Amino acid sequence: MTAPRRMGTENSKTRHLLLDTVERLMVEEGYAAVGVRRVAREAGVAPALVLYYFRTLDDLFLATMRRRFEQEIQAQTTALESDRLMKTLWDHNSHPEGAVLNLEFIALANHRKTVRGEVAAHAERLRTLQKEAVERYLTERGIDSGTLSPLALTVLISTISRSLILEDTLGLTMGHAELQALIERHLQTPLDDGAVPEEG
Amino acid sequence: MTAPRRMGTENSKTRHLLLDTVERLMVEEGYAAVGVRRVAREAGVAPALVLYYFRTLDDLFLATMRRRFEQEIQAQTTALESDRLMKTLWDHNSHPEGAVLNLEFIALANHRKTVRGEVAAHAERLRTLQKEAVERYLTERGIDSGTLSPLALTVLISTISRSLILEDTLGLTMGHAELQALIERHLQTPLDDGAVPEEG
DNA sequence: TCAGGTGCTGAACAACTGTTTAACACCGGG
DNA sequence: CCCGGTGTTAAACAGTTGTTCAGCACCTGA
Repeated sequence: MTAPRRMGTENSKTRHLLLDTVERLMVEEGYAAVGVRRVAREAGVAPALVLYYFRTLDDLFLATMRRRFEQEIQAQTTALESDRLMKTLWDHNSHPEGAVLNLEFIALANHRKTVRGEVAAHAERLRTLQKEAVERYLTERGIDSGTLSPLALTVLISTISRSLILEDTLGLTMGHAELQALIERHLQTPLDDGAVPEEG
Repeated sequence: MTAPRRMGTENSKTRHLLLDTVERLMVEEGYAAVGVRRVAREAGVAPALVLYYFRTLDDLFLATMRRRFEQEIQAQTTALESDRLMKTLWDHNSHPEGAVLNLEFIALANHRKTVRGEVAAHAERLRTLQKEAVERYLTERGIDSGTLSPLALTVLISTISRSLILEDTLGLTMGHAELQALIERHLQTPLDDGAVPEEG
């Protein structure tokens, strides 16, 4: 009987610090920058401590995703009650760090098989949640789901907002304003506040 | 005067084989799977030969992108003459390997600074090309660019088709058919042939 | 007081990485 | 015939990686 390896507790402060560090590293430098030693150094702890909280590097990635996904579902279930639902959906994908992190997870899924299913399952769960909100939204406004498919609208808004934000981070903004205007015109709803953040 | 390092010729068969190998590896296992030794093994040559054709690993990535981007521009300039332009644009992003490769390039750009500008510049070049084609297309059909912005339409089609294909590769297809139907209805143009490939 | 759990560490392991160097085999032209 | 160039290689270098292990320091409850 091999004695089971000793491990840190679920709600440790350090554990969360490590997950924060992984998220930051993935956003700033991509998933390839995440390694046991690098994460340890950035968090100011010894490398072995990382493996004390997460048995393997794969476990570290998985834990990062799971925490993130749970937070996302949590945030959505409350946000989707909004009476400006279209804007809420649009904004959800419009946080650069969030969009980049998502991209990294998908790229990760491409070569870590353990990650794949997790990403897909979460995406589907989120989409279902959003679809239901859109359904309620359209029904309240007396729009027949035969006229405008709630599901189609969900996919449209989420894919486009995510794509635009990703292009933004690359420095490519060509046509973004035009497309947003087109969508707003069709939905007859503004998608942002039109407020330009002041400098300084 | 340090004698300049010896290097392979531009049009070598082996050089192209190496680039093919990199593309395949990136699609199948992600950019993190690409390394000097791995590429060499897959191509059936010695590791040092890779560095004979590409001074560094970064050069290898850059060369892979550049060849790919050139091919893409080449293919688009002819394809965009099509009289079923919307379908052409839609199809362009609908090749799974192409979409995945593109994703990997963007993820790469996130942590290899040498790659960043190259990706952005290419994306903008491609978008300009497509926009001009859409402009011609709409003009021919007597649609005023004030009524429907060619640029907006370009961004709409390319971002959505790319997103959908990426989700497909994850196994997430929820809402795809509905969204495609919605777009086809608004454009009054079918976006695929409706042909279901036969089994066996 | 001491037993046991929890947080944390340094050192070591074997395997792997990008890169350089020297040298091999082969070719066509002078 | 041999000279220079081209394709290709094995071996080595120095550094990195994921992972394990034994053991330290501290706290809490008995």
